[in-house]
Amino acid sequence: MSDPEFRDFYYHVEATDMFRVSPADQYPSSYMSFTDCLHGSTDEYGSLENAFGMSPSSSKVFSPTKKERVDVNSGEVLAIAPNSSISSYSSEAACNCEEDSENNKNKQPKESKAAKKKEERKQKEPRFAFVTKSEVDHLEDGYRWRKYGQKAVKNSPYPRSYYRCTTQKCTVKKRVERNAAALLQLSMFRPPQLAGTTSFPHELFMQMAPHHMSDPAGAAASMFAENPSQQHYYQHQVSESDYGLLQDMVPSMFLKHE
DNA sequence: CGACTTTGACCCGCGC
DNA sequence: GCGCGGGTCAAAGTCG
Repeated sequence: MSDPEFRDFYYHVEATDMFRVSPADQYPSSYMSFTDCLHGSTDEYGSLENAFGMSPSSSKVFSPTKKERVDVNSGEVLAIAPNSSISSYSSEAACNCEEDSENNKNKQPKESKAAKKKEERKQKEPRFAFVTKSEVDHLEDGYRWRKYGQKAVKNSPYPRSYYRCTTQKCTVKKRVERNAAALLQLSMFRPPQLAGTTSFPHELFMQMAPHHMSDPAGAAASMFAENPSQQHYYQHQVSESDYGLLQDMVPSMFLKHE
């Protein structure tokens, strides 16, 4: 199980304003990469794509939560529970809302603080999650991250780390956890032609299913496209018990092994 | 000394 | 109502 060659991480990035897509810059070439998403309207950060490209190998999947599923073929999010995180909200709310609310936290009386927090939870930030394989714990992605928490994860020997971007005006957060189960599955099932070549989720999807080229982005893009001023949450976590879901998401050819 | 990590405590939502 | 788990806070420690 413990193959030192690979470590699986969930890079679960929660973006706020960085994910906003204005009508003008909607998926110019039919899809939007993670980098595009993250870098959104700003140029001041380094290239995530380059940074990730440096990792020896990686493969990721787009992913919904337990309550959500992404149809790989259509790119649609399925089975969204009511009040799930796939929700939309105004761009005003999205813009640095987290930072503002955090700044306010300490200044506000307890009652309204609690109320505010409750309100915040209703309006979830858009999220983006993917699985990557990397030999390094800390992928250099052009951002400066500050770790603000670590929790033991149920059914996993590895803790989950919580990071927030320390760049000014950057409210992005990310969760990183290593997944032993997915590690085995993905390293077993990864087709040879993908080994060491995939560096980004959309690339993975393109390689896995060329005829669905627009879908990876599509998955995110179509959601954005519905209403460019709104943000959507797009997340999935693969766990041992979620392997069935992994099968749903990953083309069968990808899962065949021996 | 500032930036960052570590880690226990706390809060909250959710399922039973 | 209670317990559990996830997410965050914040004080203390570490590092350059």
